[in-house]
Amino acid sequence: MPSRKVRVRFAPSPTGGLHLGGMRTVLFNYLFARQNGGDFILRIEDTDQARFVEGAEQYIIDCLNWCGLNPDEGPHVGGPFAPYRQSERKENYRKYAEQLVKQGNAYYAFDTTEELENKRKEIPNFQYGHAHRMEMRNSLSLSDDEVQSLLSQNVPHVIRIKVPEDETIAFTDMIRGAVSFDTNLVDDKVLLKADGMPTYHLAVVVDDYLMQISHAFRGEEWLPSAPVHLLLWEYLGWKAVMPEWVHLPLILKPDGNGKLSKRDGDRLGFPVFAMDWKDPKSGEITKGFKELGFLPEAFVNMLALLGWNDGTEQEIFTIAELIEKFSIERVSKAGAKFDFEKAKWFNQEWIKRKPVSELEPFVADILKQKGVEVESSFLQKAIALVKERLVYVNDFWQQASFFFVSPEQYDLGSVKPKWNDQKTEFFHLMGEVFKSTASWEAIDIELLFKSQAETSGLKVGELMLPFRIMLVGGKFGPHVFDIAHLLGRQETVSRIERGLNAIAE
RNA sequence: GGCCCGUUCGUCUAGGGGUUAGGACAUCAGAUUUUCAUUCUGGCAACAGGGGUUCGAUUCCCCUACGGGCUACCA
Repeated sequence: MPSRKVRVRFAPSPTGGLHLGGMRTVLFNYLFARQNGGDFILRIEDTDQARFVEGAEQYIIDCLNWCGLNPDEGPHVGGPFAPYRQSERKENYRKYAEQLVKQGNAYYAFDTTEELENKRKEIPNFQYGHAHRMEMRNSLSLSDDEVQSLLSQNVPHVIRIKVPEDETIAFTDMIRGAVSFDTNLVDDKVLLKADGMPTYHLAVVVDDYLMQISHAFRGEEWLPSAPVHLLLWEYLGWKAVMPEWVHLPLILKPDGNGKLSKRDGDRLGFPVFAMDWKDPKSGEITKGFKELGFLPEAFVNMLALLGWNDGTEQEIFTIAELIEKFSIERVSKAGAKFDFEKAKWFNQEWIKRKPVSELEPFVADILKQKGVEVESSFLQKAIALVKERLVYVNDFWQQASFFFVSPEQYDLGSVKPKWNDQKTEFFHLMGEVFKSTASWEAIDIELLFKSQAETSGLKVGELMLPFRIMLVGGKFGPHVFDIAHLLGRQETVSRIERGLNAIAE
């Protein structure tokens, strides 16, 4: 049990679609916060003006909302630590950066981009650090007068951290355990950019402090810059309230190697983003799990099991169970290759388990798009009949459209070769019988069908498929008699007639 | 290249000094379903390699290999 109030944050930069890795970070943050009665904060890290993308922030909020992982504080809901956009907190950062300069833990650097580039070309493995910083143009190498004059002339400059020599920075990561770095190999990262904006390094530390973050969850790709952050927490005098570090394993490409990216999804044919993302510049739409037909419960469940398990053989978890059972200690250290087949399985399982009434809104949405109006009771019966065969909610139309619209095309190829007049006569007769029969229960329809086949001297087996094709159009769908039952007497008879005509042509 | 992190079936993983190394997805075979899907049964399939430590290592330690991440005035 954490000893202080749990406050966690998800801190994305609004640069585009929200991918699986990001969503999983959201989930773990959320689960941990809920489990410990803590707060979950959304903080937008929009310090890079060049990469800012219009609409990306709202999109992130929408994705969180779709999954039911809503933050307690954030730019859209406010909170006691507002503002929650770093671009709106710009003034904070300069203050702390200047403080570090005064303390001697940071310095002004006036090197231009070209100068840095040249230096990097000149010296292999160049690092702006203890070994080379005196060769550069900064407040360490220049005289005070020079620095003052450059500053007063408003010469563009950055503030860099002064990483100490010959120290070992060690800390404990809740997933990885003891991690340590030699400061001689850490470079003097830029803290405040020439445009006055902080870099990620300064901004996370300052805001995590100001927002009283207790546990910092982030991807493993941040591990190498952790020593810079540790140093900052120390120099700013906040070490006592530094959050616990939780570096999450990466989600990898299913084939080959490397971090999963949007490109992999495009290439391999599966979504990587939670929801459809439309690039405002190119207008290009990248498919999301939601629009493909994933249930949010399934998506969340799948995400949770990507790098975590509860140690039992249970794989299907509700959000409530996840909140109860999640533990950082059980998150695995190694990166996980994303397996879309398994993701589909989760969705299928959730569709099967979800009661018809809860599935109805999703399906009603699909019907609305198709311009079909039906009564709820009818729709529910249709859902009950096909839900076991859906992988995506969106499969519903393909699997059940015949309940609402009579087939336009018939799979005649599987009927015609074995067709004969006897069968035509049988179905004519069958239609008559159906018109006058008392009961329209599936079981009675079946009994009727079979006895009629017998009196006509035909094998039931040879009539089932034609009957199905007349009702459905093809070789798919639930049991024929269940279909006939739901379709109703009249519709069944008229479909037989229509089917007969199609076969006759 | 340097630094950091990692390594159990094809994939996600459980396990942990002595186990027939378990499950799930995928795959294969069979049963059921007079369509398909579902369901059921069964099969295939893993401790990266080498040194230690130990009576005994997949498990602990070291090395190597391999994989990944980082190495920007991007996050």
